[in-house]
Amino acid sequence: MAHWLIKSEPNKWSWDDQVAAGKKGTFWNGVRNHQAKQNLMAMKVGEEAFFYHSNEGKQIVGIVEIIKPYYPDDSDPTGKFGMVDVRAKTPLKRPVTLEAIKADPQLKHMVLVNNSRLSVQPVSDDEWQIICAEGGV
DNA sequence: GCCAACGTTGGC
DNA sequence: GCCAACGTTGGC
Repeated sequence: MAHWLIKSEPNKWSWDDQVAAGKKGTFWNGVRNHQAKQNLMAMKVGEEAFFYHSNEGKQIVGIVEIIKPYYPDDSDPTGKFGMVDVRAKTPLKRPVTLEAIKADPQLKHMVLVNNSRLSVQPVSDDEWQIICAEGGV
């Protein structure tokens, strides 16, 4: 099963907002990048993604679950991009910071480090395990 | 179809 | 708030 990482600016949409959305979850829209779109399209229901706070915090704070596969994003005037639905699953006991990720030689190949602007990223199984352990999940 | 100009993202 | 990196746009 594939793993992912999705980014959000906490002043726009934070982990707390995601938790507040509850079990029903909410749509994850606003993607306007083809590489991110490809990743969204590859997501399957039941797969998990890290929830990363960019700008403020710069850390992975929780895990969300994909609850609805890729479908069109009505807010996109071009009709080219879509979204998935996600719901908060588990908070990390200890958030894993970008600093910690960069400091770990096992994680230096993460997309987060090398292509920091991509907002929806794949995470390898190894990376997933390491970060879960770090985060106390 | 190339490439310069521009806008956006996100770490610092 | 600055600026580097990257994606997108539009003139040619």
